Amino acid sequence: MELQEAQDKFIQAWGTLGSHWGINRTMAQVHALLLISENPLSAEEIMGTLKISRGNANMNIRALIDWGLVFKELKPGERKEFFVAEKEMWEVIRKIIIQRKKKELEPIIRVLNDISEVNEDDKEAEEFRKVIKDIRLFAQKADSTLEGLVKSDQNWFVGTFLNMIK
Amino acid sequence: MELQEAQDKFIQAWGTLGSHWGINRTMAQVHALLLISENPLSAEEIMGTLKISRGNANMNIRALIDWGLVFKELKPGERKEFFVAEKEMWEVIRKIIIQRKKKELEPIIRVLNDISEVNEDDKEAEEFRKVIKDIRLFAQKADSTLEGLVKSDQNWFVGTFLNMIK
DNA sequence: TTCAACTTTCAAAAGGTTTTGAAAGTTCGG
DNA sequence: CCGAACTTTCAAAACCTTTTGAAAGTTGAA
Repeated sequence: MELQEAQDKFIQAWGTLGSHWGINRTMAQVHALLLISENPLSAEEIMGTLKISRGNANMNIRALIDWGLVFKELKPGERKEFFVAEKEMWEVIRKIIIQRKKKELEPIIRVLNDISEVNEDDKEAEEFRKVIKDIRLFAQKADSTLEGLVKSDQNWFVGTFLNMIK
Repeated sequence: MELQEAQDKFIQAWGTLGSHWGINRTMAQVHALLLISENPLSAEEIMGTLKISRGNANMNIRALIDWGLVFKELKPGERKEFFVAEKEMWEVIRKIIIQRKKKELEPIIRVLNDISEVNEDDKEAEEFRKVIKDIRLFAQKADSTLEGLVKSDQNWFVGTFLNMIK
């Protein structure tokens, strides 16, 4: 396969994956492009390669910087800003886990805690408490596991995963 | 807190969570409603409670059945169909993992395998192969781990998670 | 201070997804 | 068979998210 074709395929696939992961299509494509380019790219170059508007490029680059997946890089003597991606996959995964945990898991845990306070005592309320308690257990387990993952290093992670798959 | 209020909050929260998880808002709300109701509900009752149209209810109930998260239940002497949710949380999680793995992880692994075939040998191609190889490693590890999870039972899962969080 | 180079903003347009509801389809008891 | 009770379908409408691009804002060298 040609390098060019492979690169395009990767950018498309990463975009599709991203959109299933709370990262919008373009944001993921910008990330993919930076991941596979050996040099830092300017906004102009990103716009050109992905055929997106200036505003769109700017917005998504900013978002990637917020997530900690992309860094600004200034070249001496150049006015323009250049961008590089975090290339350590384990770091990429950690950064994504951090964001998703904050945006998804933490809010639902807050709601589950709130609504555990139902104190009627008929059969229906009983059933409700039972379901909520069960969900809460899983949510909290997931929360501590992810918290642990985020704080751990890659070797620990790979090790644990290898154990898990025997 | 009142049972009614708590139930509404749960349905809303589950809907929001679902939409981050490849399950559309209404589909997740139908699932939430069935999760917390002690009796099987008819399409009519679901439409009424969630204030959604007949078509919408039908579509999302079908989708939940496809995912294995909801079952049809026929009451003797009744023409209508009734629905119950899978209430075992561990099963719910397994079913979701199965669907998402199929729709997200497997396609990207296919692409990664394809594009590993780049055989140019300049610096740029080298960088490309390096990034792809690294991502592929993680993707495959995630795939086997999830495969293991799906095949395992709840105790194994809870045990492993407890180990992971020390 | 000025100006050109660059970045950011944001309202409007485009594009995508979900919902509606009426019509068509199915099923079963009589 | 028939008709009532129910389910499914699908085109159009509503809604939501993303993208555009022009204008406003910022920055730094001279």
